[in-house]
This record gives sequence, structure tokens and C-alpha cells, in this order.
Amino acid sequence: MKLEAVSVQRLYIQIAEQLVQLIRAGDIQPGQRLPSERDLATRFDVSRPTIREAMIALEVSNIVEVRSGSGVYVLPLAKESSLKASEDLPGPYEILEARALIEADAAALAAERMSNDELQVLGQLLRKLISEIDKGDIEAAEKIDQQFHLTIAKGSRNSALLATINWLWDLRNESQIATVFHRHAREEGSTPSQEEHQNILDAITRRDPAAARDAMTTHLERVVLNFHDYTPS
Amino acid sequence: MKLEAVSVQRLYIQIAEQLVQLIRAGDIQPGQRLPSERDLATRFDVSRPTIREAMIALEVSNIVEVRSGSGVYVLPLAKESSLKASEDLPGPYEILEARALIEADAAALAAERMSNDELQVLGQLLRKLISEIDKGDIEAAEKIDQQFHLTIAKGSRNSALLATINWLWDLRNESQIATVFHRHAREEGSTPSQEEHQNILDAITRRDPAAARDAMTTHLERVVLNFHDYTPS
DNA sequence: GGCGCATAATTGGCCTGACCAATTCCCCCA
DNA sequence: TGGGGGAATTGGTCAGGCCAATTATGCGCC
Repeated sequence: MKLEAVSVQRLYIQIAEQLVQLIRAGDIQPGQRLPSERDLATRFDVSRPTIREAMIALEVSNIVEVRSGSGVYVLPLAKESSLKASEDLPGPYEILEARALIEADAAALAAERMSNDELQVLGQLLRKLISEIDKGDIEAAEKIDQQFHLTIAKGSRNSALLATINWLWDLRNESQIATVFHRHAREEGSTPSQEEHQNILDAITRRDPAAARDAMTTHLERVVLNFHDYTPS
Repeated sequence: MKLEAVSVQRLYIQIAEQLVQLIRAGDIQPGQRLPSERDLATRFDVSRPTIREAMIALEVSNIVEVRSGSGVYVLPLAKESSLKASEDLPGPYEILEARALIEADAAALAAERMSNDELQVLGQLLRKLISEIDKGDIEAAEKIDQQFHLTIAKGSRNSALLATINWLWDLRNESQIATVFHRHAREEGSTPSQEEHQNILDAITRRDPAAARDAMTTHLERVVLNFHDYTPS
């Protein structure tokens, strides 16, 4: 029997996410100062170092600015920094469709622009991916898979594309991790993807943009099909 | 006399940046585990909470991965990333390139999915666009132009694509409104775009995805070319 | 009454030391 | 030789404390 790998997220992440939500919802306006660390500590019922870690996370993410001796303030762009309000988030199907299109574009560009070093990394990731799948560690394999795709996105040398693809993965991870779809994908969807990933890597290595695009499209459209088959309709 | 605005950076930033340098230089390879927090604390001669803050910063920046009870490990993509991920927003060229790719995808989908009502709206927008250009009101024309493009994005029936395209337009508007590029684009770039917009609309009306994609690509690639011509090199 | 300035209160920056839980290591025993 | 099972290591979190920067306060002086 497999236990739910809940693995409660670390506290600083929980707190940072709650604060981000408050900011996005408008409960805390840009420019406004949020409560002192000591105050937040008692409110969230955690220690001050934990609050402090959450602040670091928000600061590095350019969501707040920390002014020593004064307080921490919400930055102006904070509300939009993470694309779109949390209202009608795209569903898993829309995310997959968008990924199929955009990541295909990115793969084509990457085939032309990616450095040899990055290709090395890509090869390592693929080997690691296969080994994790063999070991049966699906969770680890999914992380590697994400890194594989993001490395390609980065290879496009276009930070707008990279940011977009990053966002789509975040969406997938945040909202949909426990759906029937993903559970199924974990069980069954891994095997063919090895070959598909290999095809993508080969195409990029050959510096063949069209082939890279096709390989990526094929890969993600199969995932879309998997999704269709197992969606409770 | 001007004093050095040293304002000693906070410790966690100093440490995080040193580690990033080590990673970039290859002294710490991706996949490798870096020293324990306690170890780093003594080496840098700071307390463990400070090291911990630096780790949080690196983790949020997708440079390392923290595995509880095991250690913190350098991620594969780490070599080229830096702290403050979103600090360097995409430049105008990157935005245009991304738009050319993504809006082309959206146009192709829109050709298949857009409702007739929306097509009507698109036609009205185009007429309005032409009339504003004739009147010489460039600013109004740009707003209409944006609506035209966003209506097509909406026609893709994919909220992830729509959100992405929305975000790219926001980026364009916010950060680059006063550059030489845009000033020039306002003066000269309007005339040919009338015909190009018409081509896009026609293709969608004909329900021809490939043509819609091509028309959108052509349109935006010309803008890219304009950009190239007038970029101060 | 209004203006300045010194002092007090608040706030972030950082440290020490400690305990817990997860992971890994390693030795000993079957 | 192959497991098993502590013991050591490592991250996760807490408590409480001191310092420096910033801000608020209030008192005296004009």
C-alpha cells in the first residue's frame, strides 16, 4: 500500500503563498506595508525565522521590498508579477494545448540557438529521467521531466517564452497535482515518453528546427490524448 | 563630497551571490551536493539562519533543490540563472518574437473556433482601426490594434493562450512605450498593417487555420523587421 | 501655538543554542 | 553475504536575545 506522499510543504512556502494570495486578491495593496515580522509570527503561529524565510522568498521573487528598520512593502508590480489574477485559471486541457503549441515553438528555436553545453545537460537529464523511471520513482521523474522541458525553453534564448512556459508548468503543478488525470498519467504515461524525449533531443542535436517542433508537438499531443481518454466526462 | 553608498548588502545576499558565482564558475557542478548548512555557517563565519536564508533565496531562484535530511543540491539549469529571476524583464525584441509565435498559434485556433459574432466584432474593429489611422489618431489606433489582437486570442478558446498574449501586450505597453522603436513604429508602421490585418481577418473568416497562422506571422515578423532596422546598434 | 530636537518605541538583521524528523551511513549479526 | 538497526548527519523549526536603522513621541524653547 502506498501512502499519500503529502509531505507537508515547508512552512515558509505555505506562508509566502498565503501572502501572495492576499496580495493578488487585493487585500494587501501595492505600496502598503505588511505587518511586522513579529506580528506575522504570532498570527501564523510560527517563529520569526520562519516568517523571515517567507520574506526572503517574496523578496527574491520581486514581490516585496524589505526596508531595514521600517518594514516590508508590497511592490507595485506585485499583483501582475505572476500573470493574471487567480480568477478563472486555465484548466488542465487548456494548459496542455497551450504547452503543445508554445513549447513546440521554443523547441524549434532551441534547435537553432541552444549551446552545446546545454545539449550536454539535456542529455544528462534524459539519462537521469530514464533511470528514475526504471527505479519507479515517478515523482522524481516528473521533476526531471520538467527540468528537461524548461532547459529547452531556456535554449530558445527568449525570456518571454521561457517565462510563459515556466508559468504553464507552475499552473499544472499548483492546481492539478491530485486529479485523476495526473494520477493516471503517472502510472501509464511514462513509458512512451522516453522515446519521445529522445526524439526531441535528437532533433535539437541535429539542429533541425522543424523536426524539433514536430517531436515536441507529437510528445505533448500524446499527453493530450491520454488526457482525453481518461477524463471523467 | 559624495559618500560611497556602500549600504552593506544583507548577509544572505552576499552568501547567495558567492555561491552563484561558484556554480557559474563550475567549482560546484550541477547535481553536486553543497556543504551542510552548519558547515557553510562556520566557513562563511555567519549563523545558520543566515545560511538558511541564502538557501531559500537560491531555492526560490531555481538554482538549488533542498532535500530534507539529505542536503541541498545544485540543479542542472543553475549555471546560467541568477538571483532575482524576473529582474530582467523580456526586452522588446523578445516580446515581439514571442508574440509572433504565440499569436500565430492563437490565430490558427481562432480560425477553427471563433464564433461568427466574434468575427463581426473583428470586422468592426478593423474598420474602426482604419478610420482612426485616417484621422491620424495613432494612440487610439494602437488601442484598437490591441483589441483586434486580443479578440483573436480570445477566439482561440484557450484561456492559457489568452492570458499569455495579454501578458505580452502588458509588457509591451508598460516597459517600452517611449523607446525610439515604438516612436518610429507609430509614425511609419501603421500603413502596411491595415492590409495585413485585413489578411488575418480574411483567413479567419475563411476558416483557414494555416492561412491565418501565416498572415499573423507575416504581420508580426514585419514589425520585427521594423524593429531591427531602427534599433540603435 | 508652533517648531526642533532628543529620546523612546518599533522594526528588520543577525546570533546562539536547542530539539525534532527525515535521510544516510555503517557496523554488527544472522 | 545480506539485512537490520542504531548512530550520525542534515535540513526544519523554535525560543529568546542583542544590535542598528527607522519612525514616532513628547518636551522644551521660541
